Amino acid sequence: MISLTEENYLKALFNLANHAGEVNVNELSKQLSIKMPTVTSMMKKLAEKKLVHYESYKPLRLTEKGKKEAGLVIRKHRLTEMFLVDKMGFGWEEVHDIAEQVEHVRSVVFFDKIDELLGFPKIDPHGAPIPDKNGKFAWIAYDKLSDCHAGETVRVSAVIHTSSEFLKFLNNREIRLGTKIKIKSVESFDGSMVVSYDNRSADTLSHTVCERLLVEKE
Amino acid sequence: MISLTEENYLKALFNLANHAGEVNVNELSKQLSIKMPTVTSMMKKLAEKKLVHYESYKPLRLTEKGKKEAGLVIRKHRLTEMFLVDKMGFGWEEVHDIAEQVEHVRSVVFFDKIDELLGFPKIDPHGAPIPDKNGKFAWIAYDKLSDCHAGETVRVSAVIHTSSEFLKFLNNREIRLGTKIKIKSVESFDGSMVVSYDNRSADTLSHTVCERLLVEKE
DNA sequence: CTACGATGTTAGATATACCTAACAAAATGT
DNA sequence: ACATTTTGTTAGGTATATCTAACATCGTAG
Ligand SMILES: [Mn+2]
Ligand SMILES: [Mn+2]
Ligand SMILES: [Mn+2]
Ligand SMILES: [Mn+2]
Repeated sequence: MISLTEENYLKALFNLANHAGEVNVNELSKQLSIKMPTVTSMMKKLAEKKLVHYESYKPLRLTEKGKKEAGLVIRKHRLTEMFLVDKMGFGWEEVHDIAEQVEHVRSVVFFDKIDELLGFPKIDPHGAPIPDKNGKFAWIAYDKLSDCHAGETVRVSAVIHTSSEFLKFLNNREIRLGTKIKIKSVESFDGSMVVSYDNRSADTLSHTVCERLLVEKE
Repeated sequence: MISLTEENYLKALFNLANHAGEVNVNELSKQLSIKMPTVTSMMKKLAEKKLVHYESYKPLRLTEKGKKEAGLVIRKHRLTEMFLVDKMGFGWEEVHDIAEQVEHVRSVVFFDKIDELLGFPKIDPHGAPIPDKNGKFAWIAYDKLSDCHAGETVRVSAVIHTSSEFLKFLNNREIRLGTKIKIKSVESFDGSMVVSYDNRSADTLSHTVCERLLVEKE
């Protein structure tokens, strides 16, 4: 049995993992706002449960079992977010905190029903992939808008670091998943972009914003 | 702040309260499957928080504040059950255990949205009243079917002691809220009733079943 | 009216999940 | 290479929510 607390650690470990699947105690501690000694002792417990590979002073890695369990929690989180947006009428900026709680509900039928009512969605309201029932992710390779060039036309496919403030900013600019953006110019000075989309003919997006928008080239 | 555990105690206290609003430690202990010493110490904590009137060896009583908080938890529980049945397609026998978890979600907008999507329902899928936003109940006086007499025609308005098994039994007999029942005869021997409803012309319902069905006379 | 069974409390223990203070190891910069 | 900073661990403590064993009180049946 994996506790609510353990589920949150697994999710954070998965989300922080680098290319090599490694996470430092310090990063995890900051992510969860839990002090390092507490994290260390939880890692020892998760290692006992074969969910994490733990060796003193070495980076943390999820085991295969740990990845699967993390995937299943993320699945519940993202299905919940999608349900809140598509079936209940919440904005994409409102759903994360609610999903953070609902993801811990223990009921297979509950999430199966959500999945079914949504028509077995593959992505959540922020464009992130929803893991399958085995906790497996179908990775999709998007580009950051900040890595694109003047003259290109792209479509917004996902947002990263989805704070409520950032999402409200996008709401104000009327940028959502699917918005088709033409890059008119890029300021080499600060990386900001002048773009056009929908009825807006010349909006400026800061580098900070462009880094957080994942796009597909047309 | 009221913890998940405290919410469950408050709900149980409310549901067990007799005419005088009193509950014994022993009853509460059995209801929650938690040993008496644990219950005693939790009652002291709830008394500190002004949610329960506690005196050694006296029956437990919720304070006004305690009743309000209990009402609010029951509100969340029953709104959840109604949503699961009406909007998600679960059967009334499936929803209690899921609601037992979802009721602890801390989000005013979440339950407000559920309430709105349901059209501000007054009763849950088992016919129990849904408290208002101040935790106040609108009590409705129903009769037990077992207190009715041969020749009377009644409509099923609520079910009590809503175990999954009992609700599945009612599903098999095609008895639901709103079913109009004619009492053809009552066995004085064991209190069982011969009734007709819908297409069924002579079904027998045991006293145990009749006690658990709340009805309105036509 | 008292003895006994039921009910309730106290005392002390355990598990989980968190903390701070102190110490140890690793990484970094001059 | 060594001092300093950053990262990580150990030791020991707290709060919550549970338990069992022992003791106390209550209610009632004889
Ligand atoms: Mn989220
Ligand atoms: Mn969470
Ligand atoms: Mn219920
Ligand atoms: Mn509950």
